[in-house]
Amino acid sequence: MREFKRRARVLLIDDNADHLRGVKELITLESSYDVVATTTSANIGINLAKKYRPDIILMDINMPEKDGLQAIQEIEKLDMDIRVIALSGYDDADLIFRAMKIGAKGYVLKTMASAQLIYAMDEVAAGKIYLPTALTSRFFEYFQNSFKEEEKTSAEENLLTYLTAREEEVLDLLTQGNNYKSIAGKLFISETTVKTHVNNIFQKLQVNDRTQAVLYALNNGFANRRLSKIAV
Amino acid sequence: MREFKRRARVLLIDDNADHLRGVKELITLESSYDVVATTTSANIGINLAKKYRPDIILMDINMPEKDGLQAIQEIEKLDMDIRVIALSGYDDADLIFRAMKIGAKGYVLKTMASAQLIYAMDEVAAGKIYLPTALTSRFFEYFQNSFKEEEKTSAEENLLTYLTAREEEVLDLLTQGNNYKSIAGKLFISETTVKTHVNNIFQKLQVNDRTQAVLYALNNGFANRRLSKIAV
DNA sequence: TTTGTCTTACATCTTTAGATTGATAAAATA
DNA sequence: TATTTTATCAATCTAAAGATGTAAGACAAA
Repeated sequence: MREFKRRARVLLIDDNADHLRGVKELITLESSYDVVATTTSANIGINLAKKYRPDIILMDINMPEKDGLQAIQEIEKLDMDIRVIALSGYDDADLIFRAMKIGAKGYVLKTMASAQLIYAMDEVAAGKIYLPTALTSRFFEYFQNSFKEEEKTSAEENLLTYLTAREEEVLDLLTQGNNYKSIAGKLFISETTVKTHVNNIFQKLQVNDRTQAVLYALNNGFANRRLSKIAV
Repeated sequence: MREFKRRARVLLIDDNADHLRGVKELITLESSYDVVATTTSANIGINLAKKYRPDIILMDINMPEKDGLQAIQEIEKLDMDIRVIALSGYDDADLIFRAMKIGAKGYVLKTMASAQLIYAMDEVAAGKIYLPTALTSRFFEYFQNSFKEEEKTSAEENLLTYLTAREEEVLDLLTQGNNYKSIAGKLFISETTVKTHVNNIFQKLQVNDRTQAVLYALNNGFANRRLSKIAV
């Protein structure tokens, strides 16, 4: 958590000029933040971010021209410790999820009380991530749901359960891209034995070749599952 | 959001008998919930859940005997609309993340004020998901970090960018488990042409065979990315 | 003890996969 | 226009993968 020795600097990006003015006034009059720049264009906003290096950006994510989410992503890629708070007119779970996924430090509805916006900025300036309670609940419903669907498909009937311990070892090595010789070497068994195991695996998983076996394994919760991959 | 026409029923599971008594007293005296049963064993707790069908379970997740998280998972699998709130002594980001992932409707620290526990129960009883603000912030740091690491690896240098449009088509079919003949049929080109493309793909991705190519593709953000896969 | 499963192993055979070289026409780019 | 890239196809060859049948020792369960 860093301390701001100076007044924190804020950049406002909102294609609605009226709302932009309103927020600027609010911040100027009722907070201890400095608005260093404002713009109604996401593209210009990204350039302003590079130029002014603000501490916080308030980014409208419901803009027609350029997607606000995409703009957030580009700003995050700059890796300049600029903290973006998403401003949106919608408490849509998918929107909230995507915004938080790509690195937004907060998500505030435009309809919320101005005090809440200031509070969010305070929290974010202090290094925290802020989501209003109601939106947090929405987020988690969406979040948990994405895992529930997964369980269903894998619960139907997971052919992986029919594999023996040794077959699982072999499959694990298959999912790492090993060929017969390599697997034989790592398990200290002969290549023909590996072939036997692999053939048994094919039978049990009802596939025709190793690529299909690997795909089946990865899509049905077999070990080596990597983190995430939740499409934006 | 459902309404409770009767007083909501609560099951308490906590291996610490003292804490168990304390929470029971708190709920009995200072809330409008009925404690239908208590136990210090996760396994017994699961059976009690089936028997009493409580509306809410307060589950200690720091138990030695059986992992509380595992117990939550088993209860969720029952699919009986029993809402579990995780009780923990630690505000560990990983613990919070895992609890919420498997379906906990709330996560409350044992050190928190008793009013906060009652509030969490009220929210959860009302169909919402509740996480204290401080823990929400922790959760999101962890959540966003899991995506950041991903970007790094894929940002280093993604060999997939060197593929031509046609090669991407071929790779896409490879990641679906097709062999040469099948790909040739689907793209209306000869099998030898497919071989040429596949060989070029191997060169560009610096791999030796199709399985490795498929693994590279899946691990580096190539289309077909499925939802989730965040290991518990 | 018998039965069954698991792990190991080999032989044989067929089918894919993969490497290499070469070639042509279209399309994009310099 | 000249050059490079891309997409297409072929022939050839080697290596790897996959199918099938058989079998022995270990071990656990009936």
